[in-house]
Amino acid sequence: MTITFHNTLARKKEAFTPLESGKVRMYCCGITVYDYCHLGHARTCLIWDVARRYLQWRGYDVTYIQNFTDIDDKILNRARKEGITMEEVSERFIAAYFEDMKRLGIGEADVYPRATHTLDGIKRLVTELEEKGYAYPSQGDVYYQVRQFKQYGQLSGRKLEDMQAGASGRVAVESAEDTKKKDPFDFALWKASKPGEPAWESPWGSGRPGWHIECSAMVRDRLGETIDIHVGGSDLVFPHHENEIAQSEAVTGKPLARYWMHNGMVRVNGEKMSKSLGNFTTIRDLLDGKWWFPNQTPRDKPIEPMAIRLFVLQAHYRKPLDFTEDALEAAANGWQTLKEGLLFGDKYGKQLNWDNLDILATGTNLWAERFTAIIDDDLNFAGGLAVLFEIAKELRKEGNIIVHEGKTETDSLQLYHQWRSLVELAEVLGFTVEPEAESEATEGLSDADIETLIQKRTEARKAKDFAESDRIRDELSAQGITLIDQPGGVTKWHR
RNA sequence: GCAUCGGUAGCCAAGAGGUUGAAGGCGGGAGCCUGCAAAGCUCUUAUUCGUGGGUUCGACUCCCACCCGAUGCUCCA
Repeated sequence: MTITFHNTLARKKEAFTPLESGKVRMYCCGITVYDYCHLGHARTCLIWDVARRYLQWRGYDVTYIQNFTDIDDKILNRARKEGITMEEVSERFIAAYFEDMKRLGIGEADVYPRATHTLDGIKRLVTELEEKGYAYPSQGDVYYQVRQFKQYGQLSGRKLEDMQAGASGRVAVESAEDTKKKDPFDFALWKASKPGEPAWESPWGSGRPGWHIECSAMVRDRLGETIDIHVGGSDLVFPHHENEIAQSEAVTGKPLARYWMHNGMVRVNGEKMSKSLGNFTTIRDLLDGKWWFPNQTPRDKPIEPMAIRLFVLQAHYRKPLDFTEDALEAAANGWQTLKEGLLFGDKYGKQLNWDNLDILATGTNLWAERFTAIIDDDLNFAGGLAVLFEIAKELRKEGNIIVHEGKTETDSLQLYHQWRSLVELAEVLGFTVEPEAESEATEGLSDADIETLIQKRTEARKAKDFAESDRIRDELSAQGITLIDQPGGVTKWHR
């Protein structure tokens, strides 16, 4: 079976073959650390982490790298405002990043390079670009000469002439930077530092790297000249990734990445969720229940991490995803279904005598086969989830039958394999559940207390004293106990 | 304006030239059970895939035009 990916570069799906058999080198453009992460960042991190998990599950040895941009005007602005250093700002938000991602159950990358740790590689790259005639210094800055790189625009599908025509209306105001450029399309590889700004020594004077160059340098340092998969948000296609290609390929003469993949944006009220629009909801606010929509009163509704995962994974990664309360609620409810399926073994395994089962290695797993075939096709996680739901729903039903009837007719071994399949496949997508979470300690009423109350209620019902019987039912229900009145006056219960 | 990606049931959302029953989730409805509920269980919820043309024996799926939306062309996941 072949895995296919939609390659932004080719603008179509292509069969995936890694450069080196069995190994995948993958780079994800990370975040600029000047604020807390929002749902949009979560989507990107989640999707590509799951992509990596999936490739691992499919047998690949994956090296996954994600960077932190820790040199940037926005970080600098924040540092100035707070009267601290740029480093202090970035350290704080890197720490916050790890906290948030951990809470969401997103796995860690193998390495998290930072711009500040990559200066040698950056300077080397700029020097080489200069030597090869792709870069020129100008008043302490160094610029990339876009017109030198004839393939410029290949990733984003644009031509310089078109851009010029389109931009002519709005680029009326020339910034100071523009006067240093030979051509408006040129972009900075290195910027001279202004007084009081963090700066690094370089052959071009003291300064700091431009934004795009760090990724080129990190990829080269950590993964080599050509990697398998380069991913990021679709808003990075141009100019960021286009410029990365121009920088790296001008030097190496080799493709920077064989597959470029981009995830769609999260939207709010039809607009992209973004820092600059101010319509973002941070991950921690969502998890802590302190979130709201623009012009609305704040919610006090913590969202479970796994519900966020479901919300994200139910949409195809390339499509935009609307952030609405309804969608979030649907995901939260959907997660309950999945969760009940995942807990099936913990709740009923004993009763089904699984400990004494003669468990043989299963041959073909039809669910896993379907799951794989679906996701192999350009990471169709939503399609894969449908398989999970089918299994989870059946298990939930079996669980309910056991609770209501005390037993099930379904074969115990079959249920075991079904449950194992669900757990395994769910794990590939990062869905996990803690069994402890469900076993609410026997605080409050003891089983005996409950039985006594139910007995009282049964008597009241016999006497047609429904006011009293309903009162007892309400009392128990307030304790989280559900009564099941069955034919023949039998009442079962469960917490 | 140019480029790119979309428009599938009440909502979210897969899929894809041939019968495919157009997945799945959420929500809703009906029945069974119950004193009534709840919890369950069963059944049900798009003759149709933005609009209009075309290609084809056949299109939701391919092509063209149009309408609508998003993103990028400035920092952005």
